[in-house]
Order: sequence, then C-alpha cells, then structure tokens
Amino acid sequence: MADAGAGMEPLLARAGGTRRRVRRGEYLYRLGAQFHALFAIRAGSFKAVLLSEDGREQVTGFHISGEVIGLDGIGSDTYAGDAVALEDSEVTEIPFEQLDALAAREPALQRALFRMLADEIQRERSLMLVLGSMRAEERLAAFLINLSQRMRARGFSAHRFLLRMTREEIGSLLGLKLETVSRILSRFQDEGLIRVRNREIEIVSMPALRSVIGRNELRREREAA
Amino acid sequence: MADAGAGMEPLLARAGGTRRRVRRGEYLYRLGAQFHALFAIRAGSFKAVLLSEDGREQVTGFHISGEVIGLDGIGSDTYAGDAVALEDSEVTEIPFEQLDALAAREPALQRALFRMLADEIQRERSLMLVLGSMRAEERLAAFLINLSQRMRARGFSAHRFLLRMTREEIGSLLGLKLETVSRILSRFQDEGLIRVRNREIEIVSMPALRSVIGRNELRREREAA
DNA sequence: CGGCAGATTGACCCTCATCAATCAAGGTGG
DNA sequence: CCACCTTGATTGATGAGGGTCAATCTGCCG
Repeated sequence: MADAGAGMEPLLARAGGTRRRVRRGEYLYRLGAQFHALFAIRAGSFKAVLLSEDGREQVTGFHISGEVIGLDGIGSDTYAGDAVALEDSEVTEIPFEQLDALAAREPALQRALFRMLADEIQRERSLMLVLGSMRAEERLAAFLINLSQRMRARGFSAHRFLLRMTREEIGSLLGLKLETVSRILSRFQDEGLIRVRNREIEIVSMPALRSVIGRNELRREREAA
Repeated sequence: MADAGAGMEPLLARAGGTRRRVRRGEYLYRLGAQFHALFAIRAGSFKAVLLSEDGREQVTGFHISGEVIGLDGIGSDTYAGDAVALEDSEVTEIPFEQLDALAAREPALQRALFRMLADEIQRERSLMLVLGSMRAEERLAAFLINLSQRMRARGFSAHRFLLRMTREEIGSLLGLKLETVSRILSRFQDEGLIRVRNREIEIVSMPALRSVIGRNELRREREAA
C-alpha cells in the first residue's frame, strides 16, 4: 500500500493554514459537509470512513502523523465520508481555495497535488488487491507490514507500536469480522510472528510475517515456475 | 461507484492528442512503462489490471467509451498496471506534458484534472465498500447496476447490453471466483431479475435488482429502525 | 468499586472456493 | 464445409474458511 500524502507539508505550508486540535472520537469532517480544506496531520491519527445509502460503513483507511487527509472532497463540493480522530490529535487545516489558486502559479505545487491524488489512487488500488485476492491471514499480515513501514517512515519504531484502532475497525478496513481479526492475531502470536497485548503490537519476525503472504497458495508457486 | 473521468474530453482536447486504435487483447499501456499520456476512450472498452510482486492479478476497473484511463501513472514516472482492450477500440492519446503545462495557465483545466483524480478516488472507495462489506449476490447486483448506469450515461441502452469481459474478469474485480459469478447470474435469471445469454445481459427488473443489495441482512434493517 | 467497551475464545453453520465434468461458441486448417 | 481444438460458461459435489452467536475476560473510566 502506498503512503499517500506523505511528506507534502513543506509545499502545502505555503498556502498558509491554521492549527486545530481534535480530540479522540471527534470528527475532523463529516459526510456531506462543505468541502473547504485539506488537513495535514501533525500529531495523532485518524480513520476515514465511507458510508453508503443503506447504512453500511466501510473504513477506507487509517492516517497517521505526516499524512494528508481530505483529498476525496476535491472533486465534489462536499466531503464523501467521515474522518474521525483515533486519539487526541492535531492537524493543520489548509484552505483549498488558496491552495488551488497558488497551484495555478506554482507548477511545483500543482504537480505535488497531482501526485498526492495519484498516490491515494495507488494506495486504494493496493487495498483492492488485498480485499479482492487475499485470505484473512494474508490481509492481516499485509496490514501489519504496511503499518510498520509507515511508522518507520514517520520516525517511530517499525517493530513495536500501538494500534490506535479497534479490532472492529481493522476488520472493516480488511473486509473481516472483529472475531476473525482477534483470532488471527492470536494465531500469529502462537506462531511466534508477533506479540500482541491489546493494542500493543511487537513484530518479532518481519520476514516470517512477509512469508505469510502467499503461503497456502501452491498454485501461485506453480504458475510462477 | 462513481463514473471517473467522464465527460472530460472537451477540456482535455485542448491539449491536442492523437488517435490510436487498439485491437482486442492488446495493451494500451503496461506495468512499468514510461508514463507519458492519459487516454480518452472514444470507442470500445478496457480493463485496468494491477499486478502484485507475488504474481497476483487484480482487475481494478472496466472503462468504457467516454471515460479516461491512465490516471494512476501521474504520480510516478511509470504506469502502475496494465490496460487491456476488451474489444477493438479507439482512444485519443493526450500527452501529459502538454496537459500539465496547459493546466498551469488554465484554471478550469487544472480543476478538471483535480476532479478527475478525485472522482477516481471516489470510484475506488465505493468498490472497496463492495469488496469489504457485501456478499456475492450483492456484489454482482452492484456491478450490474453500476454498469447499467454508465451505459445509459454514454447513450447506450441501460437495460440491455453486452458484457465485454469474461466471468473470470468480473470475478477478479469483485473478489469472487468465476464459477460463483456464473452461478449467481443463473440464479438472478431464475428469479426473473435479469436474462443472461453468454455475454448478453438484459435487466428485467431494476428495482428487484436494487433490492438484492441489503436483502438477507436483517441486522441492517433493525439498525436503521 | 461498578459498569462498559473492547477483546478473546469456543461451537456451530453457511457461503463460497475448489475440483471436476460437460457444454457451447468460435477459429482454424484441411 | 466440416472436423478439430481452444476458450469460456454452466452445473454439480464437496469441504474449508470465515461469519455468527454466545460466553467470558480484561482494562479503563467515572
């Protein structure tokens, strides 16, 4: 999964932007609200949630410090889903009006915005690959690996971190039920791949975790040969 | 599912562009190829395919006449997957270099490009909702409804059309096996929702097809109440 | 301390994948 | 024009993976 909206703060900062604190559980923006800004996450983390007409809810991503959120609103006049803080967080709100105008005069900024949008497309496509072609164990492994990489990219430890979201939210992202998420985390622990204690994750063997993806899939091996 | 890249030809046309014919089964572009252009589909249809390192293949979308394809390459220097013609087709190749430069002088074009990218994000998020929260029958129903809407938007019949892709390709998009796709289409026919004959689809009752989504899901009804 | 949200674990069952046989439709070459 | 082959679709039988229901357990916050 790509790391959308990463490292763009310097460029975005030129459009100004005001700090804002969001407490755990609060909405950064909501479905249908007037689109007016992008948000650079300075501290904390968020989940992005898509809501369908018939009451279905789908977590479309988790976003941590250093990433940008709110891109989906650009096309329409309103945000297409909710963004909720998973912990007490802080963002810089970047008015899109100004960003848009500035981009017209700054080719580098224009290109940076294109890139952020394209990266988000990439990120979602790889999630589609996960949802469309992986079994439960593989999904969890892919999730943990991706999170680990992003934590490292942000200067945190890559092999020991806190999950800021519930099992249910992880399940929603991955198309699994919370019980399945819980069971598989336990199984990974029994197999010595990770250590779990509630929200705390320690990755014991990253190579082993990687090898989960593709195991039990003899066909692919044969095809590759 | 949103209808990404629709109706943008007029604006895009200002960047020039050359016609190109692509025969059924031929690649419009391939994974890793130098990114240089977007493609407006003038006639025919394509599938976009994502390939993972371990040999997995995931269809990320089908695109028909009037839509734009190739957006995923914008961020990086290369295309992130393959685009394959599902039938003999024709596209207008729009060099991105020129588009990019023109956008800097044309706010309307810049905004149109932002919108196309954001629409694609939307489209993929709704597909994530399908993949993450729907059962097989619901996925197929959502697929047919979406296709029907897009056909109508392009001036074709909304209740009678040809599937240009195989059952296996539909399955790949929806995270199902080809046998499941086949079985469910047969079931829909038995129930009088549609008529199928190979690639030919006739939607007999759109309301009934819509009601497939959400049925067997008593919980949601209760929650909604 | 009590209450509650979240997590774990077990038992059961259903949907969908898998394996396999058959059928239909095109394309090709004789 | 027909026999042959290939590709795609249908249908059946069977079983596994993960959903569902339910009982506990844990940690946290008031």
